[in-house]
Amino acid sequence: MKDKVIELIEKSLIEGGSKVKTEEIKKYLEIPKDINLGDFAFPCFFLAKDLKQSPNEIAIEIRKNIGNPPEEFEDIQTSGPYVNFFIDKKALAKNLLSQIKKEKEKFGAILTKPKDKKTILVEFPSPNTNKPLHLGHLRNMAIGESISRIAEFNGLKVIRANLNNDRGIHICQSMAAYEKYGEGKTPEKLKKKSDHFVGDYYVLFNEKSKKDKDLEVLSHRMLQKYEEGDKKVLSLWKKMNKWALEGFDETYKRFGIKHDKIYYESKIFQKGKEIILGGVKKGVFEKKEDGSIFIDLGKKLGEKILLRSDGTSVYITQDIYLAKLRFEEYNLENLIYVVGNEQEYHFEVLFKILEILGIGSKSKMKHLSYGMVNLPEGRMKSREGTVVDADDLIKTVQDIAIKELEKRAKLSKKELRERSLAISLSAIKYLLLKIDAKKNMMFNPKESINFEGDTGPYIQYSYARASSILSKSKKSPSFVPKKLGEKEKALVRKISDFPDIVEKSYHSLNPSIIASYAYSLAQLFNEFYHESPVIGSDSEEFRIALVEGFKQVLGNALFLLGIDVLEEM
RNA sequence: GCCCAAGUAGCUCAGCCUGGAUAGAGCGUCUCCCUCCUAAGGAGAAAGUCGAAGGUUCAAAUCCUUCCUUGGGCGCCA
Repeated sequence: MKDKVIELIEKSLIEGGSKVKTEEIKKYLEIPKDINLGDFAFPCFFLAKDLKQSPNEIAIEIRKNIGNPPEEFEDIQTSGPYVNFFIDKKALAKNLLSQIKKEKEKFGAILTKPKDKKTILVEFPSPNTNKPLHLGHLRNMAIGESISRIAEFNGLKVIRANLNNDRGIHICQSMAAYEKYGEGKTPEKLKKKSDHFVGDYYVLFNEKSKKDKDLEVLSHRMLQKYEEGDKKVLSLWKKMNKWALEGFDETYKRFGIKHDKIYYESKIFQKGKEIILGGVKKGVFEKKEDGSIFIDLGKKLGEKILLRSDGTSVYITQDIYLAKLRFEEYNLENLIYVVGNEQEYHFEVLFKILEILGIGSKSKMKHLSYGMVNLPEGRMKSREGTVVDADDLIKTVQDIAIKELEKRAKLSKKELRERSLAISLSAIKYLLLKIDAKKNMMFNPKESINFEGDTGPYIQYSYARASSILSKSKKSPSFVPKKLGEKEKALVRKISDFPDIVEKSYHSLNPSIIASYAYSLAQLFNEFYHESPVIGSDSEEFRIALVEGFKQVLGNALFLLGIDVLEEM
């Protein structure tokens, strides 16, 4: 359609005696914010100098040269320095709705042949096993899952991977506190979710170690003993990790996350030495007098140590190893790390080193850097226990959803539980995804949890309304409208935007584009059904088809966000 | 000190990549609308020197420079 508009403009300009390149017309042609100004608009300012006419005159001239609008157009008008093109929405509706009916849950996807299927790996949320998941992890998971779905939707094979950071001094801190103050308690005895149980000792460590210096010493001794393979320490480590991981699994499941591949830092943290030593032989890394190995990455990135003077690995060493392993194991097209923006420097260095080593080119790797979630009091701090816990948050929001549901209808316990969970997760996921991932965000517990307006439940509600309308109509759908109201036209236009939105979010790995689209689509639908009753109207057949099309597309959008739809609310 | 990001309505955020028509939402505040397909809805009002100053341009929230403010990062930690 856009091409058609460009063609019309080009032709009319040639008639008017001006030669403007197609690309230039394409560059200036825009989609007006206000639908009343058409579906495409062409501003004429840039032609004024060349043609020695005012933009307004040029617009009128172009309009005149086009003559009668071709059949795809309802109208072509000038408005000051703009030429506005109005697409015939009846024809658009007919084509669009039959296409959606045909493609269903595939509508909006970029078509790829199965043989061109490429594999990417998305790593998230890679938690530390010394404390339960918090709101930051939920943001990570919502983003990781959504971009995985967007990639799959567009024909890629996605490996969802997780790397458990299950060793190190922070783990030993929880262990030390448990050893000293745990008195043999267990999650079962306390009836506490097991990762929360572990996290309590991490907080306890930080409280007690302010006065109890022995605790600090104990944690360091434990780390040493762990690395020496001390049986007693290893068994405590195993026990506490199991608690942490079991707790995480429960949260993943509740949140709707499932991994295809799980890595453990404890199994790889000493790997990668050979790669580094190979790099020394190749001459890309250097050795210092004390025996440590490093690389000088220039003024901006500086020097980076890759092996300690005692020959042991540092964090980045294992990351190099793991990246190599993954590229080999899966023949990856892309490797995407969903990790907070505080690690931007780390990944810049990592990717540079991987490229130098020939393991993967920078263009294949991506640090999907997302911003921190802040509270009104400031940053969340696990060690001080001032975090919004993932499980607690879901529970709190679910309780609110239960209250709302009880106001509306009598439901079975099972139905109540399932619906309230779906609603609470949509509220949380949408809240986390609608904000541009790269930006830090504010979470205000008192205000952020809301089911009205620009929220997940609002969008779910529109979907449920569509279902309800469809279930009540006895007519069969027709793609051909007799006539279209303003709201119907706007809705058709919006639905037709979906493939572009998908493409945009796919190329930029940005779910927030889909989130805001889903919201504005739902908004238009609500306006539409308030203005135009479906059942019993003259246009019932067409409106049923429109509602069906809307429902499909909104459902597709919500799927890409990892949000479940509800037929009833 | 150096590097990166952000600063848009009381609050939370879109818009910035690719400069264009009166800067958009939601929450909150104030009005209306349930004999009408679910009011988790709809209609409307008030509310903005787009951090500041320069520059580029016919045109700047958008591009460039400087400055200010706020986060984050600069470990032989992970």
